Amino acid sequence: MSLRLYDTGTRTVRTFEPLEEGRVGMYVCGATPQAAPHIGHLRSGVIYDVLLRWLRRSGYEVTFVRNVTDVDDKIIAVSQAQGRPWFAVAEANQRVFTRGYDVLGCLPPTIEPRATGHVPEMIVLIRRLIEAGHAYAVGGDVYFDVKSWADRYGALSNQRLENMRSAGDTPNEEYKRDPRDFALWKSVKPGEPSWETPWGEGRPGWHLECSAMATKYLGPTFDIHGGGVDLIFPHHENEIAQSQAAGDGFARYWLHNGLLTVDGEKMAKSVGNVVLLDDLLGKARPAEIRYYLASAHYRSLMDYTDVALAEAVSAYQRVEGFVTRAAEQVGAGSADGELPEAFTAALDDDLGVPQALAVVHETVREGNSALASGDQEAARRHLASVRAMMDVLGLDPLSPQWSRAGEEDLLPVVEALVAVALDQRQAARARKDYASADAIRDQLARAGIVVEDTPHGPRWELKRA
RNA sequence: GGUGGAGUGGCCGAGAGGCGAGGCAACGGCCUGCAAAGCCGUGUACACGGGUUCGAAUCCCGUCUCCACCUCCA
Repeated sequence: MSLRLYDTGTRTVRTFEPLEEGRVGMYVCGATPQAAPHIGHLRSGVIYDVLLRWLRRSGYEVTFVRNVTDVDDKIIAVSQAQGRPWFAVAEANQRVFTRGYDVLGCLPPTIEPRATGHVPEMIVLIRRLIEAGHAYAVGGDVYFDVKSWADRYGALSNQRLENMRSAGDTPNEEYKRDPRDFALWKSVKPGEPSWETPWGEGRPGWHLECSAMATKYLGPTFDIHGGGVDLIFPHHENEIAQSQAAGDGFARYWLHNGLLTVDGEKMAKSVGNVVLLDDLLGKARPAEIRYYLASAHYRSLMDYTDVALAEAVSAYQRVEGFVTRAAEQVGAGSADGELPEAFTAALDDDLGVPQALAVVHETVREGNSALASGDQEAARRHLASVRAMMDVLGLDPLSPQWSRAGEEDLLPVVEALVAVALDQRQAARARKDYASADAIRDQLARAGIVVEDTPHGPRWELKRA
């Protein structure tokens, strides 16, 4: 069995065969840091992080490139509205994006290139396109000549040129040969950042940046290009046009993740329904949020509700509960053990995380049964299996990522105090003074310490209020 | 108008011609001093109307509803 992925380019599930054996080049459209990320951006981050982890676990050496579009119309608009330099807006928001990815346990990209650092590469690409007869400079702008690429333009999005309207993102509509031509380079405007080029001062068009950066780090032809479904047209279509018209092979597999809606509507500032990571952090811990965002299939549309998040929290805690209790009894073991075949098959089938989680839960049930019957060997085996599976998903409860940072120093103190209280309670229970025993338990519960009696004696856990 | 996707049990959410994914919630049972946790059990769900088939949630035709893209968007 090997990995199969749904490729938007062919609209089929294809067996994944990298260009170079054992290596994968993957490019994902990252942030345009005009504002803080919403949970849709973060779902995307988690999705490609799971893919990255699965590729690596499958033995590939992955070069993962996620770009930052650090100059564009909106960033400039925010900058002007707030009276801050454009680069300050981009930098500040970029930090928030990074923090969000980090909080949710997304591994860092191999490189996170910024558009503004790749103007020379863009100039080269523009020159190649002009020389090939697929682009033209006019009035300080440079446009892609869509008609010169008419046969192939629209292949990704399955659109025909005659059904397309005028391209937006156009500085000077009147200069264009065709209304559907899109800007590769935009001439400078007063008060806007600009760079010197053979065609005049200006700044890059959005689509051009990704073509330039992807091929710089991954080569003219590379394996995987990902992004949200909303990027298929025009962004990805234009990336293909630019790169292939210039003679590059470009991406071999196109992956698109479904969007995350809120109350059935796409998240957008204009709709006023943007949900931020901080909104969720009040309702769930980071690992639980990650579980929620990862739990639906990556191509599915997902509708956020507080109830759905709460259900994911319970589901994650079921797994976490088993792992914690099992580790107490048989030792933590490691997270790099063998994966059940059904789990591997699920992920190989176009990253079937929902079915993979079903395998996790089935193993948890078996593990719980083993704990209940005192079968330590089986418990150890199931624990290793669950941890390995959860680790692939970036969700291993015993990973240092999810430990309660900052609480470690106090833990010994708390342990000593709780031990005193539990000794009292056990003594009360021994003399059948259940009123006193329950009073102690209630008092601990109010402090966030939940006590459970097990065949091995009482155990306790800190639960957030 | 063009393109793509979706409607699954109280809820989330997979699957995609026969064998009821999984989770959450609910109810019953076991366990427990009581709880909690856990385990066992309980649900004949696939928008609607036709059709194909021995058999359809899954294929075909039609209808309705919703969403996305075609303007910036993960």
